[in-house]
Amino acid sequence: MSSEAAPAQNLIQTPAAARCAHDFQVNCNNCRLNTICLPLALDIAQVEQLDRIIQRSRPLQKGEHIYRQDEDFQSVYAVRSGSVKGYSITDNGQEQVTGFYFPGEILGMDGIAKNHHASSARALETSSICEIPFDKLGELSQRIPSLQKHFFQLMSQEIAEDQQLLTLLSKNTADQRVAALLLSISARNKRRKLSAANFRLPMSRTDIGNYLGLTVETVSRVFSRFQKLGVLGVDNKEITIIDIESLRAVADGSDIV
Amino acid sequence: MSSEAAPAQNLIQTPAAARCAHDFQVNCNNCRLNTICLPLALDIAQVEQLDRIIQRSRPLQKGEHIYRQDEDFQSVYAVRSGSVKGYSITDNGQEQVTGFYFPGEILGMDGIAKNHHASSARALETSSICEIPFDKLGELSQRIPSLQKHFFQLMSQEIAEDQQLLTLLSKNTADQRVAALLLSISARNKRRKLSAANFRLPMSRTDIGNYLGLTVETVSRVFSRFQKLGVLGVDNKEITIIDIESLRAVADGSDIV
DNA sequence: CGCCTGGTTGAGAATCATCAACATCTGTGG
DNA sequence: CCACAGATGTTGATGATTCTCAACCAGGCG
Repeated sequence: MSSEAAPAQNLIQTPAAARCAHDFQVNCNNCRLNTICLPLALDIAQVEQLDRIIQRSRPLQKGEHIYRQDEDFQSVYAVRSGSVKGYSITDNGQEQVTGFYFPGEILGMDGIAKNHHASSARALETSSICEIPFDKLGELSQRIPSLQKHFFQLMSQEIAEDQQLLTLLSKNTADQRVAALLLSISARNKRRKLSAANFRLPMSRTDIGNYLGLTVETVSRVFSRFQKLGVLGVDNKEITIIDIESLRAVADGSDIV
Repeated sequence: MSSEAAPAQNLIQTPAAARCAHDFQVNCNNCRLNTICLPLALDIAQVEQLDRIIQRSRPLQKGEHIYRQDEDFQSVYAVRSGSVKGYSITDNGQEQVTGFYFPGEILGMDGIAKNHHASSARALETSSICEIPFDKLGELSQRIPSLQKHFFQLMSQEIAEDQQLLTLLSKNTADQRVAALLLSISARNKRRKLSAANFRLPMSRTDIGNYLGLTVETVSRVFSRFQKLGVLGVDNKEITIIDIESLRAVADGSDIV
């Protein structure tokens, strides 16, 4: 483990607004994600309590693991900056990407059941991660009903989202799958007050294909086709959604274009 | 011979062993599923408390709904006898089967997040269902830490299983998907001390295909092929796993047969 | 008895995977 | 700062698995 080669030097106290996104000294009350992340349902005093159990470490470099499949489960994690890929390795050694996580989103909840992680997670780019020890979160939930409820809701949401994804993989064409992923990322950007039309994909085409159950080549072709149709601007990982209505039409299958 | 599919006439009080599987007067402490269902982590006094919040109604007939998509979310449900299909209807009106539920299994957890059900659930055959009001379960979990933990685990398990299913749909051939489903049902039967080799599928071929992202025709062909290869005995819905090792080999992709 | 739903089987078509060649980007070291 | 190598992405040609369309069969119920 090499020490900080990362741009996280300014550890001095500064106003929240001026902080670097990767600053790991931030706390929940001044984190700009606290309206979409775990603190969502809590009052200031409660956030204070939550804050005390959260562990923040130096930012992770691209490719570094947050946790690995089969490791003992200790904590769930919140993304504060950057992005994360969740994936698992099947019995016969193939990788399956199970999700992408952006700031304000929680990962690692699939490890609770068996007390060891059912999947691995690694940073797609330089990322700051909040570690939330699960036994402490459980204790805190005993005392703060709204926290328990909110965490139930977060897990439920993951279930509902996975089931939507099932539908996507089970019923939809390559075009629909790619369109749906782009719309999902766009919506999540919007939630974080970022551009819904213009963003950089942190993951590779391979990861996208893996996640969507397609080959790299197919993903690449879909991007090219969407660009040719004037629906998308594609410059490598830089994406512009030019015609979001058409993209929605494609995703819905009202595929007239 | 599945005793669970039998009609539910004798509602009189009888020793637990002699009870009809659909008897809805049973309580958690004498339910023979209490080692795999929600009470799993509780002592007798705690089960007593859990039991008091659970609502049992008359058995449902085949086709009756337990809850419907978009309805207000009030409760999660445990299957006590019979079997249940979970499904959702997409924007463009297609049905997607999201899961099958057998005795001892919990459904409805996808409704917690948004406070209304993200999917529908209906009985595949005559079934008894325990209704567990979620607000009361939440309160109880505040007082019984092991219940909170167990419920977190149940939700986590659902997440992990959905992610496995993602892999199945994303990477596997028709043969592998069907094999995996049969092995899953076999294992769940075994957990309930029923035959792992011999069982009746409660769902239609259409439902199987829908769940696995295949057409009815493909499912039918796979069943026929497996039968021809001597891996399976298929008599309509009555299934015999003749060569479970080969079936595992198929499911794993070490597909030499 | 015959209808209707559910299941099976067959032939042809389509989408996406595979294989292969080439292009572009990244980052590392000279 | 440039050059180069490996990784990543694009495009094309071919082929396989699965879908689609269609006919037929079986069983349950009025």
